[in-house]
Parts: sequence; C-alpha cells; structure tokens
Amino acid sequence: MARKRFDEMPCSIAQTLNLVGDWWTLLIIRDAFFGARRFAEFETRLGIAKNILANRLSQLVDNGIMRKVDIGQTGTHYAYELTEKGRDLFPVLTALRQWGDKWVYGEGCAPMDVIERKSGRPLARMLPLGADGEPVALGDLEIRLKEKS
Amino acid sequence: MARKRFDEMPCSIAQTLNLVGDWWTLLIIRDAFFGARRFAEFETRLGIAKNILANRLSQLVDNGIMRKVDIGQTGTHYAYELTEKGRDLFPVLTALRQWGDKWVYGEGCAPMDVIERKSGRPLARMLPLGADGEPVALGDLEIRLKEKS
DNA sequence: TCCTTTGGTTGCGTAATGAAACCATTAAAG
DNA sequence: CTTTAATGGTTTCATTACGCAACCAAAGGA
Repeated sequence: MARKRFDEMPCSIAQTLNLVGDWWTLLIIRDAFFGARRFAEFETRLGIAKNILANRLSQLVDNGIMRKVDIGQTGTHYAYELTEKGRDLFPVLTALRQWGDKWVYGEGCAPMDVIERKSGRPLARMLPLGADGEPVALGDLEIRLKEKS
Repeated sequence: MARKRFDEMPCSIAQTLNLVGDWWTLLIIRDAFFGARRFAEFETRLGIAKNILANRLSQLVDNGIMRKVDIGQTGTHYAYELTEKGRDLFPVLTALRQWGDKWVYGEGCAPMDVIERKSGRPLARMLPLGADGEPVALGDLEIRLKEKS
C-alpha cells in the first residue's frame, strides 16, 4: 500500500518528517545550503532521477521550503532557493552531520568540515541546552502533552 | 528499482540518513526516548505494521543504535533500548521537533513540550554555534572537503 | 536553419510498503 | 492438566513508489 502518512500524529517530529523526511528531500536541502540552485545542478550532484527530483522540488516549493525563481529572460531557466523556512533547517542538517561525523566516520575522520570563516574553526557540537544554558541530562526531561482544544 | 543507497556518498549527512533516514526509524527512536521498550508498545504507539517494525528494529540493532535485551526468564519477552549511539541522536530529534514547533504549529502551539525538570522550563532553541559560542551566520560558513587518502 | 541546453514528462520493470493471516513459544487461568 | 491468551514475530499478497531510460517542448546559440 501507499506510504503511510504521519499527518494525523500530533507531534512536531512526525510533522517535520512528513515534510522533509523522505530519502532525497534533506539531501536536496543540503545541496541547496552548499550552493546548488539549478535543476541540473541538483541532478548531477545527487545522481537523482529527473522525475524524482522534479517531484521533490515541487513538493518543497508547495511546502514553502524552497522557492522557484525565474531567471533568464523568458522562462526556461529557473533557480531553486531556500526560503527562510528552509534555511531554518540548518540546525537539523548540522545535528545529522555531527552525529555522522562521530558515529559513522569517527572523530576527526569526517569527509567534510564546516568552518566558520571568522574564526577559522569548525562549528561547536550542537547539544540541547536547558534554560540555564547547560546541557540537559536525558533523565531530567519531562514530556508534557497539550490537551487538544 | 530498489531504493537508492547513499553508502558511497562521502558525507556524514547522507550516511546518517542511510542509517536512520527512513520513514519509520526516527519515530521508533523518538518513542524509545519517550519510554517505549517492548515490541508491542512500539506497534500500538506508532500504528506500524508488524513486519515493518520487526525489520526496522533488527536494522537498528544491527547498526548498534538499539539493543535487544532478553527480559523474563525464558526468552519470549524482550526489551529494545537505545545504546549510547542511539541516545546520541537526541540532538537530531530535538532539532526536528523545534523546527516543527515553529513552522508547522507555530510558536507556542506545539502539541508537546519537553521540559527540563530542574528548571521547569522548556529546552532552549538549538542553534549551530561557532567556536566562540555565538550563533553562526550562514554566510560565514565554508565547506572544506577532505582529500580521500 | 539546425543543434544544444534546460527542465522537465511518460512508460515500464522492480523493490519496498502495509494489511491481514498465520504461527511457535511461553505464561496464565480454570 | 488442559485450555486460553499474550508476545514477538513470519508469510502472503496487493499496491505503490522508486529508478532508469526514452522522449519532448521551448529557448538560445552557431
């Protein structure tokens, strides 16, 4: 049967995965962060089939995560770029990358570094912090579900 | 054809998605964080088909993200629990949740809050920080690819 | 004028998904 | 001791989505 949707799950994680949680979508967004803008660019960088790419890009545009800009004079050249909503996924990609750096490649063996030009150093490891700015302990967390109105 | 694998992509994001990037896997991990341990618990919480759940759990165990523990005396009761590698995905889930809180539900309308007991307040918004502890500007980043040895 | 580039769409075969039925082992109930 | 239920799956089968390749239309360039 069709892929199951998580639409009805009252959970931000499920909802987010519903929008960007498929095999290719986050990689498209990654390449957009890394500078890809054109249809053909995404195609060759990712090695993705054209129909899948077209489908995913139009979903991303529909969901307000990317925007299709008509460049060139008459309408056969387009650029796809991230909206603010899309750029706001940067923490998600960073968390994924840092996990892979540590657990897939091992500390110091990652195939790519993301460097802050200002300091010349890599980004700090992202950790969920409490209100006081200290890393939280998993055991100190409490999930509070809201009543549905 | 089969789903395309990202095995060969030299990128921590692709590698991480390869391990946890499928439709159900991150939701299984989410429920593990929220206290689910038994096969049937995951099944009813998620509404997932048994074959898919069995498949995903065994993948997670194979990849070292979860561990299958024999509870009960003789071997018909098992608990699935996160390893350290799995618990280390908490930043990923937090980033996904916070994005959905903001962009799907809107600030203050999220269906669940994650509260730090110590302070009684929700976690801070996760942001990629530079080496100096200040949030990074997207424009100030540089990707540095390592040569393959 | 013809050829190439861009950005797709269409068909088709195959793999993965999801529902339901089935099953073996063990605990619990009577 | 026999029967019943629960746990944790496996199997079967229909449906869907993925991936490849071929095709295509509009615009630009030679």
